[in-house]
Amino acid sequence: MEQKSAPKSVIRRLPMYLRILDDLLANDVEIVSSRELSDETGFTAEQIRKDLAFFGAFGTRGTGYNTSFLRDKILKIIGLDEQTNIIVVGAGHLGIALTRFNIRQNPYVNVVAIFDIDPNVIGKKIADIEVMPASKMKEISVKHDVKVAVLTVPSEHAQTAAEDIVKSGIRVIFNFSLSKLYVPSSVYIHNADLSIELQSLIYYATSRVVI
Amino acid sequence: MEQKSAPKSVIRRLPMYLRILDDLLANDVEIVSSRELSDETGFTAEQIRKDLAFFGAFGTRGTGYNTSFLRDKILKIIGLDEQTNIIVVGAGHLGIALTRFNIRQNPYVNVVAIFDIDPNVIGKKIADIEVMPASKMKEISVKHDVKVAVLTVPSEHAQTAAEDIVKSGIRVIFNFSLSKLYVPSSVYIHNADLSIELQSLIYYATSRVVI
DNA sequence: TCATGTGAAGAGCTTCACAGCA
DNA sequence: TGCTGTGAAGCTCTTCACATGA
Repeated sequence: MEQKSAPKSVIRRLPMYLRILDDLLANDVEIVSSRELSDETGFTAEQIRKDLAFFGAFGTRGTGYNTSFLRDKILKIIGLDEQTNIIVVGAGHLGIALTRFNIRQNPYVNVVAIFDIDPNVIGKKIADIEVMPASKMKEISVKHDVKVAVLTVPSEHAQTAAEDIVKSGIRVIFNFSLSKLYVPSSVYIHNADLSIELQSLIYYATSRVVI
Repeated sequence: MEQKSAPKSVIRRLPMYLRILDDLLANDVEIVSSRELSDETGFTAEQIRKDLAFFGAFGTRGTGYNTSFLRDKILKIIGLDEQTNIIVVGAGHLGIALTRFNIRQNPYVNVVAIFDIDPNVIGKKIADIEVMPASKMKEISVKHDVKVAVLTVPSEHAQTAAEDIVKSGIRVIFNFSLSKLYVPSSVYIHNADLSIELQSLIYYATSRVVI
């Protein structure tokens, strides 16, 4: 589509713009300037304009950006213009929290099923989504063309679960488990690493001089 | 301590090195090279050497790094050489998951209390840690010199909870809620933004051409 | 010889300053 | 006039290439 591949940093910011645009649209705000987006996000207005301009000229000089038009463009860029189906693997506290949380917040993402190996959990419903046995993962994933698996099982089951995910044809894993996963190189793993994030936060908590 | 402030990217990687060093130490491996750390982390060996060299010359030429010595140095740099006390605010699924998860994984971090406003939850124990009413937050935080608060309450209570945290003298918040928090500029907020991370993942899930 | 430590070059991203256009 | 879009400058971080020293 575009010449150079989009900078990762831009792709990370686009969903933040999206959230604000959704808010503005809910309040019937039709036009937004890069400065207003800057006030909301904390990024500079120039950076926001550069980010958006990378994909095309979406604004009107002297006026700003049409909120609805810009939102549609960003949705298309990210790939959220058609609803994306995902699965959650692991129906523990984290799996439940992420499921509920995403259903509420994320109109663009649809959790089609939750998988677990515990017979006591299988068959129950979490936010109206059925918990299924891992053996059904492939069938469901193929049927619903699932794009992303959110992995929340305990470390000792993470590798097995990852292999199930790969066998189901899913090529992107959002990994909340602590283990390193061994998967084919065609599978993209994004580690959430909350414990590592917390540790690096502590650097700022202990050594940062507060102004 | 050091001349220039450490690059953020380095601070993000140090805990990853730490995790590997912990593993190596558990297996009585005494020496590790930047190449071995590279194989485990996926970062280049040069980058790892640069990262470490930023804080001093910790290795031995021709040999590598002493595992235990390097671990101690990193602990000191991050500020994990003394155990850091944190609190979890919100005893929902996410709060419970993060509490259990960190207790197991993080020998350097100690959750001293979990806070909630639901009377049905207060008094219960999660992984041996008591759930307390928000009214006790300041007392507990001061007593244990709490450095970080992990915020996992629903959006509608997030701002109130953030204010309680600030009043308790805590200056670093790890925010898992979806709301934007208004706090004094001396307070450092790190947003987990899982839903935004998921959305940017979808960009790679849908547009990435698999090689 | 081998692996660290480091200046220099390079790449990627951000900020600046202003041209361009409603 | 006002706000977008954009080359150029600047900055930060990464990679390269090699000197250094056990």
